[in-house]
Amino acid sequence: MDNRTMARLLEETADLLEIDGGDSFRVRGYRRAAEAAEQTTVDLTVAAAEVTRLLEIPGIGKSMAANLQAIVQTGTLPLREELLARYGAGLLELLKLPGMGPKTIALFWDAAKIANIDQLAEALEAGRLAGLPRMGPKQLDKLRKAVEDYRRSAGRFRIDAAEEEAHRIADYLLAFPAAAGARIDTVTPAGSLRRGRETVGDLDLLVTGPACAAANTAAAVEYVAAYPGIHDIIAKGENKVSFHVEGGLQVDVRLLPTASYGAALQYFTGSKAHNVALRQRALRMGYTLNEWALAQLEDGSTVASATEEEIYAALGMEWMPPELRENLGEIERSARGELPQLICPGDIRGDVHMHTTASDGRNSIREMADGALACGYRYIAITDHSKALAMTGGLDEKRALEQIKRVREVDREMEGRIRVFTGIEVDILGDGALDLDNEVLAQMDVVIASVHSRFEQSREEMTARVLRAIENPYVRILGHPTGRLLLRREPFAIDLGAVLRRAAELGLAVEHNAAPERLDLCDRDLRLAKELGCRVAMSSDSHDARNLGKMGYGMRQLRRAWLAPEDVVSTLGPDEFLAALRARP
DNA sequence: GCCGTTTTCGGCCCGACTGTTTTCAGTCG
Repeated sequence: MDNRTMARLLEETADLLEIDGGDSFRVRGYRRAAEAAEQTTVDLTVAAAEVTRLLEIPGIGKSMAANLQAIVQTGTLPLREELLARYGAGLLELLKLPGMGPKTIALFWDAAKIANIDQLAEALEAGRLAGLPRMGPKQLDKLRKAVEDYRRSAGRFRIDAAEEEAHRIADYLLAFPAAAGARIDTVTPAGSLRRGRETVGDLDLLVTGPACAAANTAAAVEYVAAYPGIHDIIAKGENKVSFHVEGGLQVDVRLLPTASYGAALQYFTGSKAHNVALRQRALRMGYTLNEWALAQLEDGSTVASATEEEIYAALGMEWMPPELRENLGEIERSARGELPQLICPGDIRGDVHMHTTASDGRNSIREMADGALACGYRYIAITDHSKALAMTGGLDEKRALEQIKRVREVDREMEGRIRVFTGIEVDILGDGALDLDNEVLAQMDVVIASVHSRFEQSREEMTARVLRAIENPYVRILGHPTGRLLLRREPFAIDLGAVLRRAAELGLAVEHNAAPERLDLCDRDLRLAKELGCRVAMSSDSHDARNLGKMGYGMRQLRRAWLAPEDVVSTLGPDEFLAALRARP
């Protein structure tokens, strides 16, 4: 069983326990453990054989270690089974409805034995919930709408979609008619978008300027609420407007006085776990931290509030990039002045995964080379698909050899302004063989091997398949190693640890595919690659010259994994890049 | 449930907004 599944079981147990009225700190214990299971690079199924290895993970104590062992052995844990037997699984889905929390679910269960969304919808329809405590007409309307919305759309959105929406809203807000000097000066995305997470659940936008001064926000609030892209308004207060845009994304716009901008930016950037740990630290130092300021616990006087730097400094820490703020050790490192040196966008020198009209790309080799030159890269590799991917017009041996010639011609045409390497994204067939003959692969500078088929294989089959593929001496990069498509296709089952270990031994790089629909390897798996000594090649997988240079979202994932320039071969110059990958026979 | 820069027992983050309330509970982030 993979760590994610185990995390889900613990999270579900926490939810059920909370509905059951369990001790809130015990609930928190389960949630913390779920988070730990999700984030750790330790394979919990393996570690479960040895309880001390589990106990080394922060958030896992004796009880949770036993729970994890039970999950490995039985596929579940006793407390979860007990609670499910009492309430059924439908309660967990009820929790996803906005406005439905554990207390309301317990209320409906006690009063009307409501155990799932269908029963809730039916009870609302029949008017059976009117008269219960706190259930006035507005509340019931809200729940009816929540059921409707839930049935219509689903929770998370890709980072690129969220960022585009953020830009649209920011453009609108910055055009606020500045009557009487009441301008809006800045609009800053916070939350998981600022931390660079691969998907976001909702969008936090922080707004400052004279129009946001305290007790003077009415006009700006109305202006926000009039944004043309709004589907429905969830809440509207003095300094906050929450709404859904068409398409379902929830947006929270907060109007902030300049004096507390830093505190708000810190607070709303999160993550929740980072903030909880930071506030605990503040308390130990005699401070209290909220979205308005870091203040003295004694008399409430402000210690720092205007910038994030001041707040972190007052807490005895260095300011840290938002990508690090997940409570994965960054707080302690920062307090010691030992934050890692993170890779930056300007460090990337080349892009070695892209497609042309020879297979499923939109542009010619020359157009890709010109595009990459405009991005400031010093080298690229042209890596079209191989013949097994027939729908893309993948290259067979004959066409692959012709393509090599054309690439070399373009390389000469570029006269050293940019190097254009030959290459291929060769399919890993079902049994781990490669889709092109070794004689052809031997002539390529950059051979990327990727899985594009038979995703449903068992973990054992898939692991053996990929291990066999990377034993081929011409393979230099393992492409999008888990095959996932964000929000569309789960990663395939594979023992990634075994693959990364072998790749490190062989001197292969693993790809971080920076296309926003993939971002594969994910941040946690990139951390694992670093731990196992396996280097990473970041590439755009461009199928269109306009996508060259769009590696920003991928860069965020590398930074979230604490990668430094030396962990990423794409930071090397062209000759060093080839030399860094395993030598061909 | 977990955990230790006072602690192996006794703590455990904080405020805005909403709806239904005469002062607050629940949800959310």
